[in-house]
Amino acid sequence: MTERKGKANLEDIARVTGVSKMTVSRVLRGVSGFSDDTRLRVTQAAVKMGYVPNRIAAAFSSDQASTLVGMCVPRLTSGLFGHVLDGVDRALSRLGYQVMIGSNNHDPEEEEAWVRQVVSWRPAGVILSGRTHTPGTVDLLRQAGMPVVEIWDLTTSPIDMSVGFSHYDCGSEIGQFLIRKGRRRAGYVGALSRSDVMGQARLQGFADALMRSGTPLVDREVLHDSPGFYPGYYGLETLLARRPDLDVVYFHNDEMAIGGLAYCQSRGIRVPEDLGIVGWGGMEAASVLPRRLTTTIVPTTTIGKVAAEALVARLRGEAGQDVTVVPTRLVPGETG
Amino acid sequence: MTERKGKANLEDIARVTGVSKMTVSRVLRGVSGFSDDTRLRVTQAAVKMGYVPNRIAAAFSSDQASTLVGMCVPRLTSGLFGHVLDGVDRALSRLGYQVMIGSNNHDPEEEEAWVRQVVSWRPAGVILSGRTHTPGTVDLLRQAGMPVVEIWDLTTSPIDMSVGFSHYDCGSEIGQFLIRKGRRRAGYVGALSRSDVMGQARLQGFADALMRSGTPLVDREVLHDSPGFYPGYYGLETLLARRPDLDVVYFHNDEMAIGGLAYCQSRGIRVPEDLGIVGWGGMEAASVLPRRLTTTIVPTTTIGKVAAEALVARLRGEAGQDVTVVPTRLVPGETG
DNA sequence: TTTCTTTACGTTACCGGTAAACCAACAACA
DNA sequence: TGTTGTTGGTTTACCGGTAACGTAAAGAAA
Repeated sequence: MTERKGKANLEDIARVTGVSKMTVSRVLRGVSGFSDDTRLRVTQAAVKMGYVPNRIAAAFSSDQASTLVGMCVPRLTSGLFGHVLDGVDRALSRLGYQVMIGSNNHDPEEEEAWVRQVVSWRPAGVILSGRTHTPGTVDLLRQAGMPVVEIWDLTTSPIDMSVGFSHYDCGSEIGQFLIRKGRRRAGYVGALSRSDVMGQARLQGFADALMRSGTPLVDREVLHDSPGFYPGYYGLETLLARRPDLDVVYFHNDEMAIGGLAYCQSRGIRVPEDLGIVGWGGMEAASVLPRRLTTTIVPTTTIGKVAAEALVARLRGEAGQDVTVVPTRLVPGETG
Repeated sequence: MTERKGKANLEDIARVTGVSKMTVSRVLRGVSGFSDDTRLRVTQAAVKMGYVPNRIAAAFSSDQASTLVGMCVPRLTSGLFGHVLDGVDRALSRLGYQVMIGSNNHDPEEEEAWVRQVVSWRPAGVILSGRTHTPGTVDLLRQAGMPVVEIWDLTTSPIDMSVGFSHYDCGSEIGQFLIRKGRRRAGYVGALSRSDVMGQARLQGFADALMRSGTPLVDREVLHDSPGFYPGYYGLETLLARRPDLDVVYFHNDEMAIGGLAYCQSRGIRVPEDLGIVGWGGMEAASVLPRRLTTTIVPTTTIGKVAAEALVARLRGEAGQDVTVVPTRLVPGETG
C-alpha cells in the first residue's frame, strides 16, 4: 500500500483513488465542484503516498503558475540590502512565492547576465535594485512581459514600476542641514565611485546644495574599495591630510562614517566640535555609538515589502501606482 | 524577418534554419558533432530571433537540467548570513546555478514549510543552516534524493553533507581563554533562547569549560528578542543589576557585545579593567571600535563557498567528504 | 413529459524541451 | 567488394501537469 519512492504523481493518485488525473489536479488545487467524498479520498491518498507537487511541470503547462520571483541587489553583504531582502522574502513567501536572488556588484553588465539567467526560468516577476540598466536588460524584461519593480533609487520613468526614494534628495537634504548648522567647509569620503551611481547621486545632491549656498564642497576622497569601516577610516585620514581645515565630512554610508569616527577618536579630533561626521543609511550600530550618528535613515524593510506587494498586485491584475515614494528620514544625531 | 514577440522557441529556430528542433537544441547546448555551417546558422538565428531558453521546459523534460539550488538561513538580516549567502551565490552563479532563498527565523517548522515549497521545484540541491530539522524535513529531502548541505553548525551525522564548525567548541574555547586571563566570575547575555540552538550550544560549551575549571557561570540573562545592539545594552544592564560583581560577560554575538560596550561606556565601567566583554561572530564593526573586541571570527564567506562547491561536486558525481570543518579563530582583542 | 440547469466529473490536446535510438552518406579498411 | 566507422544529422516518445471543452446523471422548471 505504501507505494513510496518519493515519486508519486497525479496519475498514481488518480489510479489509486479511481478518479481521473484531472480530478486529482483540481482537488489538490482546491478547485470547487467535487463531492466531499472524492475530495477526501484524493487528499488522503496524496498524503499517504507522499505526493510532492511538481511545480516545474505546473509552470511548464500553464505559465500562469510560476511562483518564482527574481530579486537582484548590488551586494548581498550590505546590511541595508539584507533588510530589503528580508522585507521582500517575508511578503512573498507568505503569498506562496519563492525568491531567486542575485547580486550585480553595482555593475549593469552583471545585472544583465543575471536577468538573462532568471528570465529563462519564466518567473512571475522581477525586482531590480537601482535605475541604471543596460539596454539588453530592459529589452529582455520588456520582451518577457512580466512585472518588474525597480527599487531603492526612484525613477519617474520605470521599466514598469518603481519603489524607493531619491538619493539626490538625500544628499541635498544633508547639505542644507549642515549649512543651517553653520558648517562652511565640507568634504566627502566615498567608495566605488565608478559603479555606484546611487552613491554618486547623493554626492551630487550634497554638492549642489552646498553650491547653492555659496559654500561649495571643498574636497572629496573616493576610494576604489567596498564601502566598509576601514575605507572610512583611511579615507578620512587621506582627506584631512590634504585639507586639515574641513569642518564637516559627509560619508558614503554609515559604515564608512563609523570608520571616520574611529579615526577621529584615535587622533583626538573632537566630534562634532572640531569636525562633523555624517553618514547615510541608518545602520543599527550607528544608534548605539557614544554619540548618535547624524545620518539618513532608509526604510529598508518597508521598501522590500512595498515592492513585493506592488508586484503581486500587478500579477493579480489589481490597479496600483507605478511609482511609490518611500520617504527617508534625516536623523540629526550628535555628530553633525 | 525579425519575427520577435519574445517567444521564439527551438521549433521556430529550426524552421527558420532548416534543421530539426533536436539539432537546434544540441547546437545551443554546445553538443559536438555538427558542421561549422549548421552551428553558425543556428546560433545566429537564435540571436537574431531573441531566443530565450526555457529552463522550465528543460528541467521538466530531463530533470537532470535543474540549475536551481535552495538555500535557507535563520535570518536574512544577519550580517553573518549575508556573507554566507554571498559566498554561496558567488560560487553557484559562476557555475550557472540560481539560488532560491528562504529564512526560517530559527524555527524548524518554518524550515519544513520552506523545504516543502522548494522541493516542489525539483532543485538540483539544497543548503540548510543548522543541524536541527523536523523529521518531515529530513523525510522530504531523503525522498527527493538530492544533495543536501547543512552548514554553519557542524554535525557528524548529516542528512547528506555538512560544512561548518562546532558552536559548542567556540564557547568552550572562549571559556578556557577567559580562565587563563584570570577571569573568575563570568556572566552571559543572549537572545532568542528557545529557538536558536546554535547560540545555546555556545553557551553550553562556555558554561562547561568554566565548570571544568571550578569557576562555574555565575548568571545569565537571555532576552526574547532578536540579538541586536539594544538587547545587548539592556541585557547587560539587567545582568549587572543582579550581579554587580561579574568580571566578564560573554555575549550571544558581536552586535550584542557592542551594545554591552556602549552600556559600559555610558556608565563609566572600564573595559577590560572592571569588566571583560566578549562577543562572537567577527562582524567588521567590532574591529574598528576604540578597543578591538575580543571575539571569535567565523569564516562566513568561506563556509558558503565550500558548501556550494561540495554541492556541485556531488552533482557532478565527484567524490568529496561528507563533513568539512571550517575552523573559527579566537581574536584576543582588547576587551576580554 | 420535455427541456433546461446544475453538479460532478472525464477527455483531449498541448506546453517546449531532451534522451535514446535510428539513419543516410561517405570514407577507410581488409 | 563487402564491412566497419565516422560524420552529421533526424525521428519518436515522453516528462507531469493544466486549459478548454465535453458529458452523464440528477433535479428543477415549464
